[in-house]
Amino acid sequence: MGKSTFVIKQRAYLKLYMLHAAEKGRLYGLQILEELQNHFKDLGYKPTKSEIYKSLHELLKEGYVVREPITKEGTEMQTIYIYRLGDKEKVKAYKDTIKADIDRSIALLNRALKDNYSQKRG
Amino acid sequence: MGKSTFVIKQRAYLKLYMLHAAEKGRLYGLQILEELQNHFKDLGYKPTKSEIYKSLHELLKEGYVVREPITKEGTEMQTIYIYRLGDKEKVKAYKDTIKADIDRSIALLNRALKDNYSQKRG
DNA sequence: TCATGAACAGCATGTTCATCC
DNA sequence: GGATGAACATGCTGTTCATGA
Repeated sequence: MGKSTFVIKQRAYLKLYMLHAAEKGRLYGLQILEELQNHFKDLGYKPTKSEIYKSLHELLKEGYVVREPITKEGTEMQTIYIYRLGDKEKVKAYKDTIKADIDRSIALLNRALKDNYSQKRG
Repeated sequence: MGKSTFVIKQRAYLKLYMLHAAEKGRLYGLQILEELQNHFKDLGYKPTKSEIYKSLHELLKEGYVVREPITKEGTEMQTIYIYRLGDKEKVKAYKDTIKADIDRSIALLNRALKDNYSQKRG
């Protein structure tokens, strides 16, 4: 896990969702952005374009996903990139480490609730 | 809450614990640090000296705590600062906003678990 | 304009240095 | 050496700019 500091970083969190998008296939950058912004709207979280791209690029560089250029036919020609999962075993191992980090983060947050907001008796 | 981004910041999290320490009284900076490092050891989280001091200074500046210098008698004279809670109502309101942020953070993390690690049937 | 990037700036946080008993 | 700070440096993230179709 490297050096574990406070809670999970946004980047790792988003990479997890990028893998999820790659699993489904047929999604490209800005489309994923829009879906996620919508998905998290109720929690007041609005990921940005640059974080999405950086997450995608990192996953690509690390070999968790592969991508292929597609020419999107419309009023004009536009090149987009569709992402797909790379080696399944490797991806699974990676997802496991992220899950551990999320679990740890939740534990940290729950501890704060317990320590600071529990009713004190007496 | 200002502009809510991803999960709660370490600073806010620590300030909550600083208030807790101020409630108990009789604790100074480095002592709080040691206690917290010990308290979170099992979760792999080790807060640093500078974050503790910054949290304390912010709370002081914002009026949530007050402090008084104490000359610690020992082999040598040493000046330490003991913190106490400021206006109770104000502190309570502040703690409420932090709690909301923690709740929101937990919801965000739980959503990731649900979206990415639930068994898919079929 | 939509889509992909990169560059840049700001801020959160960790590491090192300074000062005082 | 223990305690409090500040300065410095790194790193994460948001905003802006650049390029192409």
